Amino acid sequence: MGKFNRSGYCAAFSIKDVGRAVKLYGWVQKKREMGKLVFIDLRDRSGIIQLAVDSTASDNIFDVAHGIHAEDVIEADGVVRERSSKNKDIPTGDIEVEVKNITVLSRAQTTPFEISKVSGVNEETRLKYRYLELRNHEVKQKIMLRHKITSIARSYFYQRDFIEIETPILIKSTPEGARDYLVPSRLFKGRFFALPQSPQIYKQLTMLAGFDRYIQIARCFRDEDLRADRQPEFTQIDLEASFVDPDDIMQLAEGFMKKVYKEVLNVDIDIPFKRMPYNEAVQKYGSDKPDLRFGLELVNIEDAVKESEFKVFSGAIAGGGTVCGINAKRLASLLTRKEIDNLTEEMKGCGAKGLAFTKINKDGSSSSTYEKFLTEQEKAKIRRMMNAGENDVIFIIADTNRGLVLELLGILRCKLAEKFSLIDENAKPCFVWVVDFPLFEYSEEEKRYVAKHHPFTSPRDEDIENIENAPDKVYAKAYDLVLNGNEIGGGSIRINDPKVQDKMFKALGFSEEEAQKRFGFLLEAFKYGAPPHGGMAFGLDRLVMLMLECKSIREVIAFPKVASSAELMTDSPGTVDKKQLDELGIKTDF
RNA sequence: GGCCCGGUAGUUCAGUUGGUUAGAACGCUAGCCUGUCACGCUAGAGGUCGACGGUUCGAGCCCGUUUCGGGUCGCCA
Repeated sequence: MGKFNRSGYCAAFSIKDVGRAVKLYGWVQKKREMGKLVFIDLRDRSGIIQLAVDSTASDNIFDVAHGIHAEDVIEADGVVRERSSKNKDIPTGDIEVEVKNITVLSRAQTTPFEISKVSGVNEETRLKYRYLELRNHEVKQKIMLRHKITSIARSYFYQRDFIEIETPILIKSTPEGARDYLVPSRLFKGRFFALPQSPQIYKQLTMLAGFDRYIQIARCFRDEDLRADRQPEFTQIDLEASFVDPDDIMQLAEGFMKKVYKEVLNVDIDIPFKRMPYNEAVQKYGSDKPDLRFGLELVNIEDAVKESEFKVFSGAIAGGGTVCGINAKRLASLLTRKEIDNLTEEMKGCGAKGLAFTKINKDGSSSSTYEKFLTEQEKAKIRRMMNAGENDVIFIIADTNRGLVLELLGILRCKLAEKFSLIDENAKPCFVWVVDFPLFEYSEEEKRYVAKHHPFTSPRDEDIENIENAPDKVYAKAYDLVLNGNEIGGGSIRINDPKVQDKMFKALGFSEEEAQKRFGFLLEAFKYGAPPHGGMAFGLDRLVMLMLECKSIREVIAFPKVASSAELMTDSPGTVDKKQLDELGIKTDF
């Protein structure tokens, strides 16, 4: 042992240690002086232990104790003893350390906020002094639990023959998907590296290189605006394996989630997880990441209204769209007119042209924004299709944009669930695999098909022939893992046949030269013997956030960025010297 | 880039219709106190009311601009 010779962490001691001489180190959380008796709460990453300086200590020690301030770093020697009056609120509350000697190792200025009371402090101030906020026990536990999760990930996958390989941080920009962070290059003026949005291509190349199973706790970067659950710099638990099909990957992921939930939260989750085709998720829940903890399923009522005189409904269908609704069961008495008006405004804010409703009161009377325009048969058919009865409210959205109708109702059902607490707080975490994704998605903006997942995702074998002539009928060997309505991971089997990859690039509208320029090295690599392979990636930040029930992803990141993507503690990004810019051949006009 | 919300001692907040010297609690400083753990008691220090401009005899308060932070839409293969 070195000179510090610490006996252990503060919270490591208990009634079993009474009589033991100990040497402790930590920060002063609180000092309470009562004349010739001084109490000090000593804190380290494990928690708190009380030090007591009393008549058994020398005058000199009293002077030192008297001069101690909150957040000073001290060394304390003493003997563990049972407390005469115990504190049930802390784990070490039935013991204390009778101090024999005490030394201040580092003085602390008054901190900008009290470490034990960070929860009430403005986030801007906390982030500027994030290292102080992290001294708080509860704040620190989130980071320590995050470590536990990555640690379980490593041991779980290492045990299953995955090996950790670091892939480059400075890579080639592939302008597909999110905006890249660019890094100028001193030796190649006018050329740029990009930071990876994910290690996708490299991890596939580890499979071509024959490593068979790869894992990386990988940092990824996307230069897009932040959200409460999204940072521009984030971490994935990134996996890839050879000679696997989707079932193999899903089973591995299920085993991992089961182990993490057991070891971190002591929650037993049931595996295998439910699987739901993408089309079912979108049609029933209006989302490709459905929250299945509550009902409020979407109902297609085209049959009831397609012939209707009411053009808002029939016109939407004639225009290529749809009419769907959801039944807010037994919520009529809670859904006041004002509440419904608010919801209507919120839905309009999301892009809805309107929100039609029928409110059926407990006495059977009803009010409606649309029934007066319909025939008796149409009204009755809608009510029957929606299984609507007393105390129910039917919400209907119609639009010539079919996808928009489903998406809006998906948002509405989540809003209703939240507003009226339809989710059982004690329910087990609800996992679902969303499978059979379409391989392509039509981009109105670019007037072409784009890859829904990424351009290396394998189509289902039976769909390969449709890639060129009917891209909208091609489904992918892709799977997303959804937890309580949040996407926490996703992956796919990759294309390992260069001919299929060629077709894919053609369908995406890449010319031969373009494909060569962007991915030539990969296409060539596939020509030298490519094993069938696939994998997935978990969003670590979001997983930790959901497991710890945090409101913001910032809570589970040690040094997070704020909404402007700045970092308040170091005040980055910062300016640089003209000399640095000159070396990079960069001219600026700001 | 759009929309919504916020900024008053170190911290969390109050501040009436625009009107005297901008208050409270916690923290901080000094002193007293042998069983505290939200210790208690006494005294004290501490403010560019985010910034700039305007209206007014007079602005923390009204108006405009701006900045910083939060949420959200766009964006996020």
